[in-house]
Amino acid sequence: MIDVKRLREEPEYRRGIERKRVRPGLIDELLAAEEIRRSLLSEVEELRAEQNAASKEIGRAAADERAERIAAAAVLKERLTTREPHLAEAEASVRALALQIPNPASPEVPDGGEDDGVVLRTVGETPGPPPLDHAALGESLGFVDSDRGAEASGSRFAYLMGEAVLLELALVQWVMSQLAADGFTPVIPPVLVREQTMEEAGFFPTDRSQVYALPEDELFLVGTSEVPLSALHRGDLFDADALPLRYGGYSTCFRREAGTYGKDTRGIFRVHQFDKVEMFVWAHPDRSNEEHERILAIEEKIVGGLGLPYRVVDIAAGDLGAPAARKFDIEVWLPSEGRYRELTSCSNYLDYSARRLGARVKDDSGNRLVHTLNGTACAVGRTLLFLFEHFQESDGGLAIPDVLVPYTGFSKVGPRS
RNA sequence: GGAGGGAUGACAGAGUGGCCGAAUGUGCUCGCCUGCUAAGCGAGUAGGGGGUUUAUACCUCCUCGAGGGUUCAAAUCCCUCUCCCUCCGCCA
Repeated sequence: MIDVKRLREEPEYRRGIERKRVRPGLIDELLAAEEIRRSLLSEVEELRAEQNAASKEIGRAAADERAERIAAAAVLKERLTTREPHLAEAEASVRALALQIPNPASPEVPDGGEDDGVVLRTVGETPGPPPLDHAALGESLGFVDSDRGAEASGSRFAYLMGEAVLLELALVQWVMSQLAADGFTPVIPPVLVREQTMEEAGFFPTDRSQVYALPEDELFLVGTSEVPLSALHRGDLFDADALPLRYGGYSTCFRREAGTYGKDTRGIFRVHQFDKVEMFVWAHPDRSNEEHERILAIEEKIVGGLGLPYRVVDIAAGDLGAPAARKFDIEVWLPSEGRYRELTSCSNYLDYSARRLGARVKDDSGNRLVHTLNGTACAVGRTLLFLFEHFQESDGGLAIPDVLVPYTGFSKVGPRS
């Protein structure tokens, strides 16, 4: 949630919101509602102060004066009761409007939308298309069975099988051990969460349609371990020297992918269920930019360490999504399509998410909200698919990246005879 | 799933309708004292919103797990929910 006070006072803050292409007028509606709220607030507070004072008198009054004083206080109470609902209504409308407003884009973020991201750097050679695309290779080596997946569960579900499973586990282990070495605490979080957790993580109400629900138990399947990781410190007040706190969450992720019919239907590029290692950092508000750079560097180290050619994109304001103030994507070259496709991304949410979570840090000049950041360490299924194309051999087999061999125990999967 | 007990400030822990935003202890901050340290002595120390103010500061409201209710007045009484503990049942 945004900071309504800063919106009122800082033109720069407002400009950051406008750059995200919010409906014109929405900001003014919020500001108008906030004015109403504040005037009702001071009115109600004045009435309450009078009534509180009258009440306190009763406690001190002599027995024979009480009846009279109670009657007088009751009149004040009555007056207060008629005004309070108006305030409650005003507060609800401020909140409803505020929830629709995205986190302002940071000043450094490029203007524009989906196609206006700025490529910061490009690393590695981009090969031409391989004999088999990722889906065909996955099928030929017996790694992926989408047909049976569809029978069991519907479209966009697949069985991952054979050495691909060992490769997945190797990837997870390699990535996790790197994160642990970089000061991240490994976590396997719950993947079913309550509605409140979804709200506080910022996914409800905006992304509700993307989330699987279990109405019987009032639980929801997470689309990323970011959700349960954010709940790990809800309401906490940190000592300044306790930060940053870094977590590496490994979990299965579930996404309905509503509105993507016909998009990326080959193989396991876009599926309803996949595993992911996610970084989540609670940072001191003065040092979140450093953490963001650090997370990006780790992502590059992982993608680069696997030997995949990639580029880093500084995402434009209109394409940031509601909670991010700044976001970098790492896009990896997909040879069969002859273009870069998103593999990982990392965002700085600043205090946007922390405000709803109530996560703060002690500070001499009043406690401040912490900053939260997150980034993909490894989207496992999608990473496999890039490996299927880049490490495909001329005989139809698959080589294993050197860094993973210690974990798989084999360096190549031969073609099926 | 059934029965009972509990949730209070950074932490521990008192508090069963009014002078309680809350005793006391620990911790922390400042000062005194003391070769240093420790101990001792004194003072201070919850969070959030709104307002006045250049600022220091002041005024006010809300918050004792969460949300509702009773009352002139609620940490305290009532209802719902969440979590924790004990016992019983069931179970990988």
